Amino acid sequence: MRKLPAKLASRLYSAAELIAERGLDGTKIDDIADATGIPKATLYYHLEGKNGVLEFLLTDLLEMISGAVGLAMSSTEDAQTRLEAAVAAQLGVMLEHPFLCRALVGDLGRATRLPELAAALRSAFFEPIEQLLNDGVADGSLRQIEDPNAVATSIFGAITIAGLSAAVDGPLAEASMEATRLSAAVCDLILGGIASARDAGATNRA
Amino acid sequence: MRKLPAKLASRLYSAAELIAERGLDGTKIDDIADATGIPKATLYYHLEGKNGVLEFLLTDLLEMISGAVGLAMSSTEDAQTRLEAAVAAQLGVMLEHPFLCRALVGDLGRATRLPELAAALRSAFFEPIEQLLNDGVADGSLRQIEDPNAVATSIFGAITIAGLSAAVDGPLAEASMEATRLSAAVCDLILGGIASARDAGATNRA
DNA sequence: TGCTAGTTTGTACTCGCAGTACAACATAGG
DNA sequence: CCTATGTTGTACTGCGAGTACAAACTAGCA
Repeated sequence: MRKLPAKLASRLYSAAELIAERGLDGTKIDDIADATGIPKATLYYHLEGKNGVLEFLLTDLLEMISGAVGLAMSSTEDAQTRLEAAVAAQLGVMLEHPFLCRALVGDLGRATRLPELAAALRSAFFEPIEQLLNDGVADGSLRQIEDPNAVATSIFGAITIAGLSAAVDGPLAEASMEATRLSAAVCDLILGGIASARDAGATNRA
Repeated sequence: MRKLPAKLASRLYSAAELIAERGLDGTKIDDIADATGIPKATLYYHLEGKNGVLEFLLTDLLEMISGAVGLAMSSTEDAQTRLEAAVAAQLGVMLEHPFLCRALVGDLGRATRLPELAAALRSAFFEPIEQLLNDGVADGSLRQIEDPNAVATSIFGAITIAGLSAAVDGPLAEASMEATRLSAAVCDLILGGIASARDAGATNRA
């Protein structure tokens, strides 16, 4: 089952749009068969039913993301710079694949109930950020945080929801340009915060 | 159909746990009937099937959230202070109702495809933040942002994902304490950012 | 006390669709 | 040319959502 032939794999992507639009429930196996041109029997030969289709698509997306993010993080710059690169990388992939993103968010529940996917989700999105936060404190480019875990989660949320919402709001003409714009905004927020300069430093109350 | 008797409404909440755990698909109408003690025929008399159950539960959650947030925002403090209050309010409600939150995120796709819910989602989560960002610039407690819309989305993501992930990681013994802790961390991030002091102000590269 | 309207519930049904079984056919590599 | 493995059509099973409906219960009201 594990080695889906490339020909089929590529055709499967046409299913993402359907799933993004109607959700996995609203999508019949026969619809997927029609849209991809892959006969139902063949689908079942390779994949474990509907969930298998979703799992395949999302695994792919998550691999693209964690690949791109991993690459962005591997430079020798300081952690802050690498964080910016990682944000841009994640948003770049997300905006290049809006349908996959929408499928992911739409069936997030199912996705997290597929055990392998839950782990992939963590390692694609969350762990890199946690890592960079640590690095940043070590190399002095990021400040020490009181509750690193909660903050990492929030950053993860900020990036991911920004990307998802852009993906949902409509497939863009210029994905990469949009990604740059978005990642600038996100970095602006998570690095600088939004307090006015006059209040800077006032945020460490209880 | 609109006026579900209070007795039934209260019993319906037992269904949230099921839906949170298994997703709406994994939950049979008969399961819901068993768990709530409401016979299937009665469920169908008042609600439009399974989606109706989800819609009812989530509408309720969103009303609680937008109520609490609205209240928190209505003080006469400056926008930054009100933002902190709003964050705390949202996280407070979320952590008080972890099962509803999990049901919401798990079936987010279906939720956003229920038109009334999509609007409620926006008004519960997103619009208040947008509002506060504007107010903050006006009263000087928050700084001017280049891309307010994207930043508002990111903030929304930071808060919401922090809350959801806390709700998913396990129902807490002490919801309100956890909410306070979380909201401190989130505010720390979105107000102050994570750049080290020495880099402050360096975030406005284009 | 009846009359009417709305509600509650059990039972028995339909029907759409996921998933399965299987047989016929294709392909290839040894 | 034979065996492995993949490909596909067709016909089937079974589960569970949603429906139909009738019998009972409740309550206001004359």
